[in-house]
Amino acid sequence: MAVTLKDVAERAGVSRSAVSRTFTEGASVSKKMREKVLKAARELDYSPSLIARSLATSRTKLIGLVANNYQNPVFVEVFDLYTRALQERGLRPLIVNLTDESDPQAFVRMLHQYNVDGVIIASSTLPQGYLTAFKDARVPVVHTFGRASPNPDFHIVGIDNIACGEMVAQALFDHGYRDVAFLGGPKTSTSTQDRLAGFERRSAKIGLRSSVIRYAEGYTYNAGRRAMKSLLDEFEVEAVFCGDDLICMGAMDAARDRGIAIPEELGFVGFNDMSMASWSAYRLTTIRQPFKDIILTSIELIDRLVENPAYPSEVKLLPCELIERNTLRSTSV
Amino acid sequence: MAVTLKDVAERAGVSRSAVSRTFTEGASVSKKMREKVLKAARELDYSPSLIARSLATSRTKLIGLVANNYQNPVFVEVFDLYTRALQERGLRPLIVNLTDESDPQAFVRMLHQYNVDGVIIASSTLPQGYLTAFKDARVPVVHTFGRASPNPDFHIVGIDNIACGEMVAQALFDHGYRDVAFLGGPKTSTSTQDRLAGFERRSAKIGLRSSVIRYAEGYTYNAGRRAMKSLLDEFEVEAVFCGDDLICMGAMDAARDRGIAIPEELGFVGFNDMSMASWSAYRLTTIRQPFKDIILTSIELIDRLVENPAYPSEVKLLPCELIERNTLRSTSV
DNA sequence: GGATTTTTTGCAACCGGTTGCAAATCGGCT
DNA sequence: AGCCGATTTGCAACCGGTTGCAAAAAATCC
Repeated sequence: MAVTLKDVAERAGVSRSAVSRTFTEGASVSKKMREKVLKAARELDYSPSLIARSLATSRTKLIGLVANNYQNPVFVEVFDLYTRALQERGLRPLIVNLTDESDPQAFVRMLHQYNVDGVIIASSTLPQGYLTAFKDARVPVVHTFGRASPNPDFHIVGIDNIACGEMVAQALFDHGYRDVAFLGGPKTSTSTQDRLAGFERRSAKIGLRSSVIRYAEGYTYNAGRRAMKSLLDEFEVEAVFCGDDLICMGAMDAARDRGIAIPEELGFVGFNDMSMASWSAYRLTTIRQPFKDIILTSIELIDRLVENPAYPSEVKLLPCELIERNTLRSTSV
Repeated sequence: MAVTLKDVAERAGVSRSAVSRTFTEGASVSKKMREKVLKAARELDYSPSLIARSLATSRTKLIGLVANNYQNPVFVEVFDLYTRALQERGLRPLIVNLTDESDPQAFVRMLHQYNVDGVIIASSTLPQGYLTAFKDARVPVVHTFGRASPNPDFHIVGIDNIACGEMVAQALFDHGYRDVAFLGGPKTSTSTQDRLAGFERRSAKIGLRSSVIRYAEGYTYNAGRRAMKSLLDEFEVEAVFCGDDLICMGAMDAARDRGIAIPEELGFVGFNDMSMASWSAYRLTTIRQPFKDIILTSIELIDRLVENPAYPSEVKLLPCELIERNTLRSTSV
């Protein structure tokens, strides 16, 4: 059925190795031989089987891409970047969609069975089990959007959530706010914890009251909306720092539904700068994550790691940026 | 390094075939043998290499998933469904992210090289070149969200866009509108063409004026916004049928920015019922596509097609539903 | 208990490539 | 022309599984 190495070799009247060599990078073939082979290959419309090659070389060019945040539209942007960047490098993503019920071991085994060259984890809310499972399987792993730790077991690429929290506290203060709330994602999410930590630390330092703290049950619009409703029932604040744009939009709509004017009566700061943040229904002031840089860096890292599995663990934190739009009142105190 | 069939065979003191058989569905192994093998396998933490198996069986359990609409947040929902449904069946998606510049042939070759069992195309705006390229490569293909044709060359799973267009025309008429506009996606998109065709046909029949027609340059918020602005500059209508929710939201915001009240002064109908459509900033009346059914059907179809490549081409169109929210004035004429 | 049928097992070839090694070829030099 | 070292080429083993076939073992029957 399919045309193989052997067919080309026969047609060109050369050995199988000769054909193999013309199709593998940096092998020793004379110019004449290469041309003879390529001609035969062209005539037969041959292209080498990556499966067979993988078996022989134990390299697959497959990269496992593990994620569990398919609910958040920002993920579509992230996903787009990953898949494009990988395929530009000749790598293929093998997707794992983690659901709450799925068993870590099973997925690790599966990726192992496909003999992926490496794994990129794209999630800040990943059960620890996964990470250690990969470690046990000796698969190179890069954890993107993960929490930084001084002595990491894995390569981590992400942002400094603590610094971001501080940046927001400072910005709110600079805009004249003195009494603000934090509305995070799930309490168990490390990124939420870190953002809050930074937020509180800077607040304490500069004299910003930030004792009202709420957690949404998920990084979703509805969770944000619900959490904001209950926050409004109990407290009165001047501004809210939300741990995610989606949560923030839900919160803004909850406030507007009560007739609260934004930013005149209540200010908001989001997180991520997803494309919707610039929509004129929201015009959200928010923290922009350098998604593109994070993703490119992680792919570079996994590439290097595949070459040299012993490469020592690195933590790369990339800088974020405050994008000012219309959800904070203007700077005059 | 990795533990192989042979290791297990030696440890269990049996032949390699015996080990292979205990790990392949429906092979002939006695209970005693199976247990002996499984015990050895467990002790060595063995799991069969899918790469090697693929080489031997020429089945990979890989399904190419080809898409080019990574800009639209609705795609994240679609993607979630695809990846989950595939992995529940023991299949793995191999993602192809088509950009405008990418060469059809190259991707077809690539999927061929990975020896994918089948390909699912998830796009309504795909250059014809891709489809024929796959056909030439004799890879089973299911085209989802594609245009129905009486004598299709491929399996198609999607919706009846013409019927949807008719449904919207009727709904607008029933709500008392008499003078409406169509604001579609790109003019080259077959789904846009079909929706318009149905819309115009029914309009003509029931006496709904629908001669104002505009196309957004893409299925994006900004494209919708721009198109709506220019529409408002030139025409006055009572309601707008948008070819996509995202376009619709852009259009609504363009209208609101001019102080137009929705639905009192201007009605809107969207398409897709993406999760944002229910946000209280929009509360969009829209057509819901049965994404889940479409996707499950397409996977079933590709499964069957892999078993039997000669399976005759089918077109499956699934019914849509009008979801009424708050962007049309109430029914009283 | 022996003949016959059915099930289980092992052998060996194969899937489509890669690669270490030794033989063959080439080019340059005296 | 003859010799030497560098390149190029082919042989054959290997990557880790599957599977048709025939022999061996077990189950069935009389």
